[in-house]
Amino acid sequence: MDRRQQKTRAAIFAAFSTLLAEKSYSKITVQEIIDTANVGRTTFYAHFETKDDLLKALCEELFGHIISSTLDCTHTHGLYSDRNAPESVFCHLLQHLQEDEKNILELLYCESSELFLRYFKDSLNELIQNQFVNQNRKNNTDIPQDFLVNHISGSFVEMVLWWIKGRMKQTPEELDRYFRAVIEPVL
Amino acid sequence: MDRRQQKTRAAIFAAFSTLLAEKSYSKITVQEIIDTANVGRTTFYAHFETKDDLLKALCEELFGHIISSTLDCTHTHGLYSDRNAPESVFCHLLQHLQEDEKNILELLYCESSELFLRYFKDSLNELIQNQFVNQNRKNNTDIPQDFLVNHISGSFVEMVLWWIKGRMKQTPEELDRYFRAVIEPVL
DNA sequence: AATAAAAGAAAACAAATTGTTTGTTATCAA
DNA sequence: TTGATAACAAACAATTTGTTTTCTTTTATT
Repeated sequence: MDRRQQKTRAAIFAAFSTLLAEKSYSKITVQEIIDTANVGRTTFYAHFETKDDLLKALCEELFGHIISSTLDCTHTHGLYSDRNAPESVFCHLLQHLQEDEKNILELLYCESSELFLRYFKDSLNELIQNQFVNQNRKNNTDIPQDFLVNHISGSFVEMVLWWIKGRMKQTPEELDRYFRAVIEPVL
Repeated sequence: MDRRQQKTRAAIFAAFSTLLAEKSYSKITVQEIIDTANVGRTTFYAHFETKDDLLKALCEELFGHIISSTLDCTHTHGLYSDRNAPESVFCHLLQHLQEDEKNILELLYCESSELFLRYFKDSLNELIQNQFVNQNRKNNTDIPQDFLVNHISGSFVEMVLWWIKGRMKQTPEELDRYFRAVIEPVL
């Protein structure tokens, strides 16, 4: 990609992030993004069709590598390979979040965090779905599989939301223990 | 309240609901609401300060009575009074939703359903919180109580979302059974 | 039935936002 | 070096927002 394009893209992402830390998504205007990023009006629209489009792109940029890195992790271990194994997929995800390579946390700690977590949940759903298929687990209960998949990814996302809103006082390992406690009985 | 006010309020709510069935919340303009409701511009702003304000009012109108009626229910039984009792609080809530006295379902089956369910979750959180306090339950695990409360209300809302998106194929009783299966081990 | 108070309507308003177009300049990659 | 590409500024029509002003209609009360 053209070096100029990279710069503008980065500038717009940065401006958008800055604004999201200040105010909610719905109150941010394209105009403000343009001003903050200090790019021409035409330039913005050459990169993104709408504000929603920008949000989507940012989410992909942010969650893409976390998810794919986690996917590698699930190839070696399962969702919860071993009842005592410290490296569960969920712990992995939480650690990634806490390391915060791409300043995700600032974004997640904002009024519009739910917006981001919806994207996150979609990716998560696929990931967990695959796990179920691969492990080819038989249901001891007669609860539908997609209910369980939704329950797990949903609970995880709600937990992250709770974690963030509570100013992330717990370590990823602690959280993972809580999550195991409420999810393992189901599996 | 003045009969005229009631009528306008109802007209605006109806218009808003109609529009929500067509398009997402963020794309609905105050102008459209005014046109659809067939009320004067001044009138709208006399009732609601902003579109967000309207949304909030609608949510209170919709969920208010469901929650309070459920509150009565929790006074007699607990969250899950008896392991075999059919009338759990959750089943109660789901039945209320399905009966759909106030056409909530049309609203929940729209692009912006998550918006409504956020309001719902807040009410739910209080309700469950109170249950915990009243029952004065001792934790056999060392999982924090507010984690559990969030887990339960979060899971419930995610389940309802899943239910609605899947076109509500399950009965409230079925759903309640699923929910018990994944939640009771935690309690 | 008369009346004062309250609510609604219509029109106009400035200010801001959106998405597009046009012509020009700067930067990149080969 | 040069052709292609991206960025820019300025202007644009259309739309939206929230407010103000004036006038009409509907209530509730006497």
